[in-house]
Amino acid sequence: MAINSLMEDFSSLDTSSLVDKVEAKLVQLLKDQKLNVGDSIPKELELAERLGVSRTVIREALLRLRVMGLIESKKKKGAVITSPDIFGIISKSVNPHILDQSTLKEMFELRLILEIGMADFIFQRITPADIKELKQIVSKEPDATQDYLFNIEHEIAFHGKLYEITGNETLKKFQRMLLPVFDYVHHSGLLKKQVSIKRFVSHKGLVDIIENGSPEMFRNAMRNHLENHFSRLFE
Amino acid sequence: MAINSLMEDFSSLDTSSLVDKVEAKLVQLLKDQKLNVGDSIPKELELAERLGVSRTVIREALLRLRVMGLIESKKKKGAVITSPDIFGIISKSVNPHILDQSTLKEMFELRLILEIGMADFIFQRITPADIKELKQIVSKEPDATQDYLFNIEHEIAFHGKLYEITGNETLKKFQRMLLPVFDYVHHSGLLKKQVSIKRFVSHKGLVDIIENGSPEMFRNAMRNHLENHFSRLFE
DNA sequence: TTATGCATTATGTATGACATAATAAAATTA
DNA sequence: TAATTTTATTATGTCATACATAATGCATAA
Repeated sequence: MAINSLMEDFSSLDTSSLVDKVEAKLVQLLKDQKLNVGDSIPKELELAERLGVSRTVIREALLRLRVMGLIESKKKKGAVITSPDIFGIISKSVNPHILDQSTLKEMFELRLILEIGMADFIFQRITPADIKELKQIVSKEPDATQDYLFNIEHEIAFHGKLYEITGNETLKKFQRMLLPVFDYVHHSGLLKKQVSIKRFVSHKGLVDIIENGSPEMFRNAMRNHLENHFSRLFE
Repeated sequence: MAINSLMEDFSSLDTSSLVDKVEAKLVQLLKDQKLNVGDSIPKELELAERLGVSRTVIREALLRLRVMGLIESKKKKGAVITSPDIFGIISKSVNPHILDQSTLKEMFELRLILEIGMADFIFQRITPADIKELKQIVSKEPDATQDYLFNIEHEIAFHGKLYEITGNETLKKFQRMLLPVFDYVHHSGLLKKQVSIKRFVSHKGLVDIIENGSPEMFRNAMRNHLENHFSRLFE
């Protein structure tokens, strides 16, 4: 069909800007494995000359790579390839006020998934010192858990410690990114109202299981512990 | 102590560039909730004038926000605030060849955590059509699972479908980001050699549980299913 | 040999100009 | 008058040039 093929031609129109092209070229250069971390890339003027564009365009493309954490540029040395701290970078752009509602809700869910799923790593890597610290956190807890006016700081301290125990820094960073989102969603009108404000398995109960139980038991206990959050998602 | 306070003064030296300051100022402007998605921010020249810097600096700061997905700029309309597609953005910068080894390993672990933790969402949101599709995927599977030369595409099809069932688009994007990393780590020398190449719970077994079992059963089954991966992490 | 200062160099910042595309306003036509 | 085309305006995109700044290496002096 003539019209159809015409439409396809339209859709394949190259609408990308000059900078887009240069950026793609540079990214591909990195992906082609010809360059490793620590290697430096040609200087701006050289790139501008070789690609036949202005230094402005090159600078903008390089800037994008820099924001993405792929390179780092020093005053004299030029730009060098770096290993990006992904979550550090996106943490900057995770702004509860700006993210749309469905994304916010999904990030709320993500936390529940992570805390249930990380059981095996906790059991594999926990140390006696960790257990001691957990017990200390729990002991300091205000026992007014019934009215759900539980201290947010204690929540963060306890659950944050669990992430720490997994020994997975990326996971920890992920949590740090999720924290403000979770708090925001929790207090916004995005979810159903809190119906049952009962706490099932307590923090202390979780610690007991960590000490004497199994990953399997922990998963179920954590699922139970988070019931109040789940109940706001499912009806 | 004089020296000490002097050193503190040194450490607090402001080493940030002009663009850094402008960027921070703009981000704060967004976070201050005075602006919502869809609102447009002042034009470049106006910002340059108001902040007393050149248009070059403003452009670079705005560009950073754009790369982070916080704004989008159109030809005439100026820049408007947008809700960032976080994982879409970082997917670009997730390059297994560039990420350092420990991060790669941690992202490998992240997948295991997610797939075990997402049980409740699968059970809550699965439809009969989903089950039918899962069965179809399983039926097409090459049953040469013993020698572990299982088809990568089938792995992706099956596990990808599970992510899809959760109905969490953010989670799905997260998986898409993790996929190449997981594959890379799996085939690189980063982990221990595969010792037992036995498959415990099969894909078919998982489907059975989804159909007739509980989230609790699924978590344990998935943990078992992923044993080959876990065994390469733990000794 | 060790500092110190100087020259060099590549990125950072500033300015001015023009291109381009999207919007609004004006003009033309039915 | 209403609909359509043309034109003008405007803000971002690209280019070119100049100078500032900071890091590096070399030369010089103590």
